[in-house]
Amino acid sequence: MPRRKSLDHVVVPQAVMRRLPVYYRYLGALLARGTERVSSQELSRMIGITASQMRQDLSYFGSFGQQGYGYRVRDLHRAITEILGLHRTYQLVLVGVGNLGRALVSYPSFANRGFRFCGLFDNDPRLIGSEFCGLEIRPVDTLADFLHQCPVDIGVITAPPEVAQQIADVLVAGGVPAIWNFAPTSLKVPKGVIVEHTHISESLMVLSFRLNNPEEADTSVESASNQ
Amino acid sequence: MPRRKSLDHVVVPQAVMRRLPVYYRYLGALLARGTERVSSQELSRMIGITASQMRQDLSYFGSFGQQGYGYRVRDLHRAITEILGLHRTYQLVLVGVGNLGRALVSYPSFANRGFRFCGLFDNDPRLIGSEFCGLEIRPVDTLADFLHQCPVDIGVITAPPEVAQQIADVLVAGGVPAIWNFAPTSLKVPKGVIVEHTHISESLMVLSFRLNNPEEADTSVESASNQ
DNA sequence: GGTGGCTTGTGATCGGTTTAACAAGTCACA
DNA sequence: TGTGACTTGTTAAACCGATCACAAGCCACC
Repeated sequence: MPRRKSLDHVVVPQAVMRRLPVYYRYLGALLARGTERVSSQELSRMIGITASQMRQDLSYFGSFGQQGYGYRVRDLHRAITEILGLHRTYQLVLVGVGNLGRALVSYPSFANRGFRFCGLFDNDPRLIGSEFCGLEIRPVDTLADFLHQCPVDIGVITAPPEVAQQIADVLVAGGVPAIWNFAPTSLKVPKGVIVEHTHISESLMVLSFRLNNPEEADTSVESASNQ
Repeated sequence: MPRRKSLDHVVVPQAVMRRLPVYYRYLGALLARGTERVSSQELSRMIGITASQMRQDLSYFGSFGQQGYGYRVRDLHRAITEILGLHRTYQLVLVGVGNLGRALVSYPSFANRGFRFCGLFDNDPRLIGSEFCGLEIRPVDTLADFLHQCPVDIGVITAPPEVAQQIADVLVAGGVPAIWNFAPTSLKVPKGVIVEHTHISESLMVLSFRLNNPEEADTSVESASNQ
């Protein structure tokens, strides 16, 4: 009988949080394959971590398995879906409709999982007024107004670093509680506003470092985070 | 007198490695601003870590500062450039010329830092034969041949997850020592081949989790990693 | 040249994350 | 129904990374 903990006043370690999407991904694959049950040993071996770690991670959120049986794939998948907040929908705006911005807007699995883009912004006159994926591209200086009329959950910044802070300020002033930042720069935001950086170029630099510093340790590295 | 350690048989912790690009970025900004010297206190405060951590991180690679003075921005920048391997050039191939692939190929700061795309591959007949950024888009089934004629340092996978493993196999067989993977799937590669995952969608899921689980802890989180 | 203030590099300590171990509970099958 | 093999959730131990604290050394100014 899967039982979810309350989570209030329980601090989830960063390291655990970063692994949740990995569990979600592998469980999704098992689900698609029609697998009904899985043990912590099987799943953790697929992922490449220890069974102990997986069980301990899950224990932050509740009890989802049965001794001697393991986990029902469907139940655990659903549980993690809810833990991650993927059972609800989110309104997104994106600022900076370059190649990266277009990649994100047109990425099908975002829409499938409830991430709905409701506004695209740019300051390139050649783009403004045109459509992409059924959305009009609007001038950046109308962003503040837009936010007043349409509440937004997540602001995505795929603009050049020089203007990233400025955009973040407008998003914050407009009441956007979370920012997904792809600009290679840090953002200063008031306490309480959530910022998730995805610095693609840093990932390439790590690759370059690893190419030049042969480790004897294992080679595969998943993306995770902390500051 | 900046002094670089040998690095052989010194294991650099993942966490340290992930911070190197951050140091590099901030030092670059200082350099561009014309700042000559910086103390660990100043720099770490900008970044949002402790001065102790920064000094300890640097100590894995050598001694780059001077007591009572701090660090010469230019020297430290150059040192980290070399540690990261950004002083040399790399040949890249990219497989999957969608929006994300185009974003990477056209990103100017990659070319500026020595990352040279020398081959683009796709299996969409509408793309094959056309040009992007001065490079012909070739059919994926010519990738193996291409790798025999042109040695490649990094293979970039921006293709759908269903074909990612297949592409990785061809890259590995072709002697490519490192793979930069954007497909939302894990890759099985022989020991010794370097794989750096950049799972964009996982980053969004973490954001969604954080939106639904208000932490009292600090809010800004940089991208880093481990597996 | 001497003195004071400042800053580095590093050993010691602290805290958090990962691994190990086990009691309790479930299923399958005789 | 009883037994054995299996698996969870959790407590304890080991490990690793972050912070602290300080001796050693440098610069600037008197």
